[in-house]
Amino acid sequence: MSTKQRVKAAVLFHALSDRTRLEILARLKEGEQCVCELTDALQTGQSRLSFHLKVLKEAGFIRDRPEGRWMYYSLNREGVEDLEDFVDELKNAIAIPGSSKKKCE
Amino acid sequence: MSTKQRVKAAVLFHALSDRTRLEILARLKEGEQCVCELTDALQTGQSRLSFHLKVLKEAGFIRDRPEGRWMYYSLNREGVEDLEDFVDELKNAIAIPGSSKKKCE
DNA sequence: TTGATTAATCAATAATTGTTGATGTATTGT
DNA sequence: ACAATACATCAACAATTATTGATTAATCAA
Repeated sequence: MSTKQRVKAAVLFHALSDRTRLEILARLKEGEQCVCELTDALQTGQSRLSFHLKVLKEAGFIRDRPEGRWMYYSLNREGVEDLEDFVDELKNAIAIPGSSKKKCE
Repeated sequence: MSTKQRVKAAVLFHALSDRTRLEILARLKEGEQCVCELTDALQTGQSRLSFHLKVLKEAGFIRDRPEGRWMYYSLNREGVEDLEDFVDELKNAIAIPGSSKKKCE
């Protein structure tokens, strides 16, 4: 893995290194939501939420879709795939024997 | 996922959110190494390295083994497994269709 | 025992991140 | 046009993290 890739990975992980952002992602699992719904759910200030949404978006974990005066956010598969790649690499490096608990349905 | 679990996940991700720490992990994939070998390889100060090793250790990604005046570090499977769990969850949440590129050998 | 080596820890500082409240820009309903 | 709503952005500040150099403790070799 190159230095450049590592910097990219660090950005991904940084985006996930915060309680609030993880909660945002958890909410978005339920489906697309606008900022006001999230502010409501997380009981927090709007600018604070906006900040965290930006971090997640820049890392590629979420995407936004403007509609009227609302901005809808949803999970973005690409970010998660990138993350997965890195974790796979780490996992293989460590060669976990009993780790075939993957759902290979 | 509970708040407590999220805090734990945030710690894991934070440990991986740094270029230097990712490079340390990359080095350790080659196998156990003492601090002096890492300082040498990464061309950096000893106390700086010590700091990052501590972060990785506390997150559970690496373990240490003292031997004489050396301290050997190596990858620790548990940390990686915890990480994997979270990423799996996120992955499933997003329900990536073409993501059956898992090695189900 | 002395001196060298390895690595953790600490204190001071620097750098990065996160929070808050205010302001600005669209958009919508009246 | 006006007021209200949704949201981003900004500036000031607070909090957390990282870096550096110095100190300390332990181990080893002479």
